[in-house]
Amino acid sequence: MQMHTFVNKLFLSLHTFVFIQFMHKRITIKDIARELNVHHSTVSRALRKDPRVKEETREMVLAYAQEHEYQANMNAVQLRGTSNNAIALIVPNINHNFFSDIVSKLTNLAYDKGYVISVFQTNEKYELEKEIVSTIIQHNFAGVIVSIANDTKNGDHFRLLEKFGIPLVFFDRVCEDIASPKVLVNNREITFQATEHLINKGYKRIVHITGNTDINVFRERQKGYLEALEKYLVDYRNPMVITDEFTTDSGKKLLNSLWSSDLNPDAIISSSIYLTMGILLQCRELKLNVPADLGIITFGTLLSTEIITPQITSIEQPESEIAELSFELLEKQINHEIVPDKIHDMIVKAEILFRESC
Amino acid sequence: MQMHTFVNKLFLSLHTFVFIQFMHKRITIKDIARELNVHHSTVSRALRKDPRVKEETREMVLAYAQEHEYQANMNAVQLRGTSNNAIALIVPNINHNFFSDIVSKLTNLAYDKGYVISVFQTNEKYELEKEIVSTIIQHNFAGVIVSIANDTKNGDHFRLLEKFGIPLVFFDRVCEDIASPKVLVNNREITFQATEHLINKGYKRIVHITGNTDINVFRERQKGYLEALEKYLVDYRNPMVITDEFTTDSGKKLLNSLWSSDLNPDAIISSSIYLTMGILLQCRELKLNVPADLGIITFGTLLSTEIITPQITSIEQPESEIAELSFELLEKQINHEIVPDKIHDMIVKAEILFRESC
DNA sequence: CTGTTAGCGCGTTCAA
DNA sequence: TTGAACGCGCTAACAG
Repeated sequence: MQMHTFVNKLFLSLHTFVFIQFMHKRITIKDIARELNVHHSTVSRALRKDPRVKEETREMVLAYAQEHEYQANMNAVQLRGTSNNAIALIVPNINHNFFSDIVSKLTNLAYDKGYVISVFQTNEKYELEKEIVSTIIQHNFAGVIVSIANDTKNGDHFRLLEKFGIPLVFFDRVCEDIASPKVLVNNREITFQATEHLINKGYKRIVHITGNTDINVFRERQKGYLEALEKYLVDYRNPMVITDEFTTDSGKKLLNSLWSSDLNPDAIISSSIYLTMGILLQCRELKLNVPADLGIITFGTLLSTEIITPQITSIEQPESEIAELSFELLEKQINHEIVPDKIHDMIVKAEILFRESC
Repeated sequence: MQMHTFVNKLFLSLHTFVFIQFMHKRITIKDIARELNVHHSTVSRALRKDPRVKEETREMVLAYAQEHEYQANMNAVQLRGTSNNAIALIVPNINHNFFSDIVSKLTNLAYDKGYVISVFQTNEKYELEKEIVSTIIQHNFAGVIVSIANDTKNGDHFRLLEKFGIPLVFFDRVCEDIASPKVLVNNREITFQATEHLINKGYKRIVHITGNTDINVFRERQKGYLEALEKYLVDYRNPMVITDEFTTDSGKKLLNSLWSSDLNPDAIISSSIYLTMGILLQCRELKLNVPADLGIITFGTLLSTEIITPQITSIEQPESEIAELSFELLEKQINHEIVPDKIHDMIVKAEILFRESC
């Protein structure tokens, strides 16, 4: 009996192209069973090391499977409902340092535990985020870890996940009205401290540049900033909200418009390292001295934060810890060790690395 | 008739914990069919807009599906053999700039064409890469785009993909003995030019620091470096191979050992921006002046390359173009528009951005 | 220890 | 235009 059967697929296009493609038929447990004169359920058991199969048989099956490079069809396995080892990770941007670090760490963590991670990028678009969630449901992912898009005000699509019994964990940017575990950064507190630090350093006109305050992250930072100003009775308040993308270019423009306005700031707290880099570049252009003319503290970090002159005082977020907690909270839901709405938020601590920029 | 049936799942552990979980049963085409008094095959046709279904029926089905948030089960769809819209992307590191850029771009490209990208990270480990390929086969991915691990000498696992009829495209770091389309950077040529540039600038003792020369990328760079030295009859040759990870730390150590040796280099071409950043930091430590004491050209880029003083002359690789070509070559294979072994390699051009470091 | 049977959800025959 | 029946590959319940 011939084992390796070839399938010829003939493709005829209208342009009289002819492609002929040879492809091995995928070997299945039935093929193995037929060849070995056992029943395919025996093969299934043998492959899964079910103890109720004779060692001799099992070895025969395993040997055959290995020799013929059998690979299980997970679509069939999962259709049976047994399990799904795929986890979805949704982030606004893969190539932003904060997120790529988390993606990298989560990918490793998950793989070590036998899960596979699919990464989805929303590009900060609500509509895309919705589509992605739909895709995730259709593919029966075992769970979802998400940091929401800037654009996202309505979290109904995440409720859909709940309806389909797919566990969910939020990190960093969250939907507050969804009862799922959340891993949060102490944004309010750390921004308070950063502002306080600037005040203590003698800065009088501190601008806080952050994102859309519909998002918890930016709203909390804004709060911390304002609370510090209040505590120290500083009248100058300038909580700026940037709706542009956080890029070097918008940082440049920002400093320009800030400098040509009558706001006359002497310090900036920036929510994005990319903005900050633009601001710095433009400072050079305008011959502004940092920290003398302008003090700077930035959220986020790049290699550059400590390589450039002056080194930038930065607020570092614990990406590893965020990844670990998020994964742990998800895995526990998958294993039914915790129930989503019984979990209180986990708060991780950011840290200010004091350097030369203020 | 009751539509939303609840399923109680009772989990009893040996430790006398009791978890009770309520979950909606997933709605299927059969559920819809039963509710609407039609056959499930009619529902199937209606949902896929098969013209052979009465408009009235179709609208009824679609309305019901939408109202009850029906989501197809892709495991079943794919088990039928219809198709799979998931593409796997394998990279050594997600959080290295070059790769995260490509991941980001590919994710967008693919999504626009109706594909979903799963990203896998090998951490430069051959064994992990093999496992990942196996996972990919088991999940019936529609195609794979890969840049191989430093560790990978043997490409048999990629041959396995071919056996299972899964299209494959290599980019940047490739397996040369596998007959799949490849998107390559003109590494030899550009390193030749970089070396030439240093020579013309008067540097006499140029060190080339690169990775494992089993990998095409680093071997080609090495060649370009040596060819330039040969052309200009330079006797000083120091093609260094770094087997450590490309990190800032190993860059620091590298410069230290280089400086305390009797090699006495006056210029460096570095294959990694992370190494380069370490080298620069250590230059400051040792009070070395760049470019006077040491000229530097680096592969790769970060925001910092143009923000630090001196700005670094860097070799920029066209990530967007690489992503676009790779995706195009994969999609054409998926659609049987091209046959893998008929495709000649695509070479994209890197570019030297001349700045202040040499 | 092994075989038989049924069914996961879907799409595609073939009939009506 | 719709229904009935089948099977994709696999696992589990039941039987022997």
